[in-house]
Amino acid sequence: MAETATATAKPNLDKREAILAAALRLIARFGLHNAPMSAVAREAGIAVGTVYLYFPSKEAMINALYLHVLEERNSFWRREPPAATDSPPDARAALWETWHTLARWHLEHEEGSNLIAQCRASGILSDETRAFEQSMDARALVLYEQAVAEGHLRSMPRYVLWALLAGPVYALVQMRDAGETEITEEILRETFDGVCRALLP
Amino acid sequence: MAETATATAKPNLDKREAILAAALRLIARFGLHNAPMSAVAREAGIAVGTVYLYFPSKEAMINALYLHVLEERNSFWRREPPAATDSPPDARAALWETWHTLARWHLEHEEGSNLIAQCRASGILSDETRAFEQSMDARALVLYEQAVAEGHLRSMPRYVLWALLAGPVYALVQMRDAGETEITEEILRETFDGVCRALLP
DNA sequence: ACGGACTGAATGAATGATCATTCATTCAGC
DNA sequence: GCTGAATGAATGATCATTCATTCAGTCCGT
Repeated sequence: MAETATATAKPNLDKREAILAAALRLIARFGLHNAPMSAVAREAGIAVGTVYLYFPSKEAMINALYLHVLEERNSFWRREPPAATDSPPDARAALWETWHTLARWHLEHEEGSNLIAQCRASGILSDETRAFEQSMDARALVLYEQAVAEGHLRSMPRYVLWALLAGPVYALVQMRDAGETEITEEILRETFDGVCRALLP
Repeated sequence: MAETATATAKPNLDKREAILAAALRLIARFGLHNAPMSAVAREAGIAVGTVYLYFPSKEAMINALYLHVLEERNSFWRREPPAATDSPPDARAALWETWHTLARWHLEHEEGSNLIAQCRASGILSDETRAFEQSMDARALVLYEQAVAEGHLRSMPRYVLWALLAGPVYALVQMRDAGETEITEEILRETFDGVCRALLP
């Protein structure tokens, strides 16, 4: 028994993706509960048993899905060059890129955004998953320290920064998902205006 | 055995409260799923069948619990007199009362705060519940309009205001629940500083 | 080229648990 | 004895998970 339940490398990689995509769709539509493995398999076009060739359990699948979605968001988020272009180091424009990209992802990827919220609130995430997530955040932290050092951002504890930057995005998405309002570009701009006042020197 | 002299005619009101309290405890600890009705009944010290004398279904119970918790939060929140005390209408101090009270509730009522997040993300809330929640918010809206009229707050769409006011609180609570950090008074003060910049004229 | 083991991915009916919900029955107070 | 709250075993569904079996390739000896 030298094996491990962790990485499932050999079998078709596309199939793993298909399972995760199917699970994401169903969980976003019906909730973490009410998304039975049988339905996930059907949605992915495979048999139930096959899912268990790729993930040792439903819980493990969901944790993997959570990290997968987070990674997608972060790579989408950091595709934008923060201020690479050059001449005028316009702090507000750079912050707009950062913030608007984050907001756009959450608004455009309703399913992924909802999955993140569901996983975080439901206590299904393992310590391992949480630790991995923190290690992902660590990289973003560096950019933040740098921005502060260059005087582009007010100095504050990183948790405060994150709360002021991402908190309003989460709140907007939550209101939209509750059907309370549409999030127009106008609302985004006005919210960003507040975020700027909070974060810029 | 000796019960209260006042005979509560219909089903005991205290029992309803006991059921909601038990459900809150279990759902916060184990998640919306993994909180079976049998466990809720046991935690409340009654039989399973009895729960169904007070709620027609588990879903209805959870919706009722959600509104119950929201009402508790809102009444806690609006117990503080906004600026009644006296002379100088200090906008910042008034905002601090409002914001800090909201933040304190979410930090001190971990179970309730988590329940709100779980319910909102899981799609278990009925249209009726959502509508009722919106009608609760309508009352707070009046205070906001008033504050803007008196020049205590910058003018902005109400969704933007809420995102900038409550979003950072949700984010802080989320980070605390994930075990990433403790939320000290220092962090609260610094976050509030950002919120002020965002909201005050 | 050919056939006949061999391999391991894929299958899905079967299993064993766990739930939400019901209802025949009990029981306390009037 | 009557009323209706309270009970909790029983019911019927729904799941997550398993595993005996299928099947499409691959390899090798001839």
